[in-house]
Amino acid sequence: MSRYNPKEIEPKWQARWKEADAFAAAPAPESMAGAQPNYYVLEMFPYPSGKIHIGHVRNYAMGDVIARYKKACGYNVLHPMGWDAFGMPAENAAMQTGAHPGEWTWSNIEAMRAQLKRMGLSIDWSREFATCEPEYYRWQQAMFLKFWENDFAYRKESLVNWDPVDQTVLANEQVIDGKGWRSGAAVERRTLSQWFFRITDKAEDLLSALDDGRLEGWPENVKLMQRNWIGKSKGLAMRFGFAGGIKPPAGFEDGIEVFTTRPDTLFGASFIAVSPDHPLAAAMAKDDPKLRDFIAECQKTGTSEEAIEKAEKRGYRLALETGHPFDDRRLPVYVANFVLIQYGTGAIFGCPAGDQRDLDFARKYDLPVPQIVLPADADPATFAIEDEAYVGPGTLYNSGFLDGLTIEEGIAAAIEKIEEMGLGDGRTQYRLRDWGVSRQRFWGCPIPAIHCETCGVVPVPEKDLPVLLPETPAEEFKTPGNPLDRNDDWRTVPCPKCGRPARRETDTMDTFVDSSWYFARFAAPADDRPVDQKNADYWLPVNQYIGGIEHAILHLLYARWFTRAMKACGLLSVDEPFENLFTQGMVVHETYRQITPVDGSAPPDGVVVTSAKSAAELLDKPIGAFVRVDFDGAAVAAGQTVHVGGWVLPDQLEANGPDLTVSVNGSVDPVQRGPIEKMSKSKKNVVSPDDIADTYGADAARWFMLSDSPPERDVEWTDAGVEGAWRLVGRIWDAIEPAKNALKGHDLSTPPAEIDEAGAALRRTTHAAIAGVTDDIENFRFNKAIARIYEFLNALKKTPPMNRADGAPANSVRAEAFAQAEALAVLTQLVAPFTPHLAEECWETLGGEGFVCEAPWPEANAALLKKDTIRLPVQVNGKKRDEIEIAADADKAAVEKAALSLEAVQRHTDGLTVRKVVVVPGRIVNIVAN
RNA sequence: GCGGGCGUGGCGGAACAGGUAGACGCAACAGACUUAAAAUCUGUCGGGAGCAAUCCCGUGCCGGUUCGAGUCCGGCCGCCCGCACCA
Repeated sequence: MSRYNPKEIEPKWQARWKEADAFAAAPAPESMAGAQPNYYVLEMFPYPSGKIHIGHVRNYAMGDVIARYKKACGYNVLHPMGWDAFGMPAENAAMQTGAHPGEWTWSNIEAMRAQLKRMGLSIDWSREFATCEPEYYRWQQAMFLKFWENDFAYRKESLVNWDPVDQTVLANEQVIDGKGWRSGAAVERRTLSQWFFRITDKAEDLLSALDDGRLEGWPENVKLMQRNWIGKSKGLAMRFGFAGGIKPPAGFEDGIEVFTTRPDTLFGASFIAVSPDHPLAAAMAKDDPKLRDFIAECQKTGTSEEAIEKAEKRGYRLALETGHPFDDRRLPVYVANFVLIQYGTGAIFGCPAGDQRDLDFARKYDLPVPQIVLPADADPATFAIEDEAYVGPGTLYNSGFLDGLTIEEGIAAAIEKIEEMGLGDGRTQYRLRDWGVSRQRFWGCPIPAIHCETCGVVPVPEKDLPVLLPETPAEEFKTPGNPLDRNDDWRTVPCPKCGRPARRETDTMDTFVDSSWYFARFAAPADDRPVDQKNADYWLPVNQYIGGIEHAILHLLYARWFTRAMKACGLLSVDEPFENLFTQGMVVHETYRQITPVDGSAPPDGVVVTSAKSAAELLDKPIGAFVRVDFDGAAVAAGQTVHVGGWVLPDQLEANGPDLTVSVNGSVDPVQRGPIEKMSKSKKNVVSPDDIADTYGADAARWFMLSDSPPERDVEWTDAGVEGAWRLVGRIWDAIEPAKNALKGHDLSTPPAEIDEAGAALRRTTHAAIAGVTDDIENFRFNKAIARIYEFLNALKKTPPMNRADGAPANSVRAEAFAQAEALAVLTQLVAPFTPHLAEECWETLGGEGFVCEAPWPEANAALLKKDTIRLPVQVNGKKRDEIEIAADADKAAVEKAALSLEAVQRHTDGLTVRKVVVVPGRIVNIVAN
């Protein structure tokens, strides 16, 4: 017996697959009639951050299992790979290392491609591209122009989220707890002229597709997150006209428009409040310095959970009053810090009895609290709102024509009345806002627009595409901000309309735009347009999309909108890009930080945080810059001193008794263990697949990443686990190797008519394994599929013809040899999607035809799965006491008789009367006695 | 605060649709092989009582439904995720 050597065997098969072009997807056929069915498997393409870590391997191994399985099932499979190559890390690297973002990106791509290829993924590399290639982004620019033409893209002045560290605008989706999703810096508000995609136009369709069956193959939790994000609510938009003879500012003669989902509570209104960002507030502030101060103060307050919790409800009373649509009340008008400009109309009517915030506000400013909803059992004489608003169900009272109605009836009646009065309309409101795509960055897709003083904003003519990023020396990136802004040569162009000097748009597109259509380009590349329609129609939607849950909202929502926009432009025929979605868990690992300086010299002073810089930014400093670790230093206030050490790679660690240390430049420094987190380059808690592959091979790494844990769950990397996977590789090889050429002379599609009991038993085991593994792969239960393969392998050893003393298959008895050949072939095929190199080597050894990756997936023979006798557990009063072995088709009476005759049953019913015998066919027998 | 999910051995996790709890793997322990180690193979492996056959307890906690509950229902405790001043 020879030991299995992945270091030789894995590259050998990779070379043979390449030579045979085994994973090239066939293009769309002329006619679909009688054509081979097709299947598009896609894992979210990686950002080329530097190196692949084992977390990537898990992700791509999952897709590869599906791709290889579907190929074996006879599909024309498309399984491509590419690079989400624009983005800020490249610019940050340029800032730190002085390398050009492009150089940095391309060298990362080279490295990562080589690493991925080593994993033996069944990828059609001929379709590879990076989003930073002009061949890709020029078509993105072309689509941008189309979107602009069709009013899907537009420009507006808007209040934006400004990241002071990255010096760029962030989409709402990129602001987490009031901080930039990447930099972690507190986000500021600024007004800028920005490009937007009109995604709110499709809000209703994006929402209804979640529920009408178009996304049946998506996980419920993702759909729920998107539903909440789109945030549909129905209500009433109505105007409150001014009263009292005070002249409102110009443009507000018609009053203030508010939005409410509870028009039934109109009789409970006691004030009107507008957002500090509302135009009315701005207009009134012109002659009111105090109001200006108030507004400025409101805009400073963060939007984090903490800030909101602490923020007191505050208002500034304007010298304005409105009337009330249903009676002669006057309502004071406030600018209030809790009213959001982004939602509804940026103005509300306050109903303190029915809303906690309004109540807090009313109590503070001593405003009336008219009660309007009476709970079912409450007495109208004594029911009183004190410090808690009543938001539950009940009957309307003190509400004029609405008295006695339920809330639902009241809402309908109030809307009808307001519409009749011409004061407003029932309206559906969405939380979703248009997608701001402008980024003040260099390393992105240039927005094809030109600003002309005479003609305004003019599209770059299609013939002038692509708008290429200019050659930019690496030093340029050391200065914060966008080098495009400083590049007058590039910026200055003649206006396409009037020919006078004009300037280019220097914003580039959000990188989420790049990833919103790459799947279509993979499927249908073309030289003269974004996608080739015939191939796009053939391949799309992606049959199986796989990626992290962290993209549940942003990427997946944008891609869904982009697909609709492309369809509207006649580029695609589908609405939904991803038929089935699987969100896989992350690979997590403990983090480690060095405690003392690298050079071992006296610790320098700690670093003082002087501005809005976040701790996160500081933690990225190189090793040696700081002196001590503080894991609780996540939030650092200005002026405070932080002490942090550098992150340490797991493979740099040395065990020093119970402590961990790291040796750098001859000094041995202590290391502190940190929290278990998602593997990431920045925290250095990564395990390289190269090291694993060097020791155990890619197959063992793949196998381990898919075993044990359900794929949707996070897994913690352990070195011990991969050794178990390596043992499995060896065990399979040991089972196959002695059976050289066992397949020769057998046609597995025609089993022998006569087969002895041992052969039949083996075949049952084999076919049960086929059925189980197939079902598990179909349902993304890779951990269970792997457990079943282990069971199969364990069972093979115990099943008679396989465990002959001489260890060699007996070819003397034809039927027996057939059963063995079948078992070994099936074993090879079942492991093939997981450990493809091992499987090819086994297949060749067994004497199989061609590649195992091209052999048709085995089919379970249902007839073989039927058992003649079954074992039934027998319970007495719900406790298992024994088992019976009985004919599978035995009737209830026979089962009952056999059960009652058991010695254990008699012992446990001794002295009792049997009241009832429950026989569940094929399942269980329960004897009830007392 | 709102919405969703989860809680099973030392660990990762199985248990189809209410029917044998702990499959499979990891770790651990014992044994075989070896001069020895590694590798490999065999066995044990939830807790307790017993020489044993066997019995009792056990799926976060309390209660319920059922012949039968990890699974269903009610109430609690804990953890995780998403959203969040959304009118």
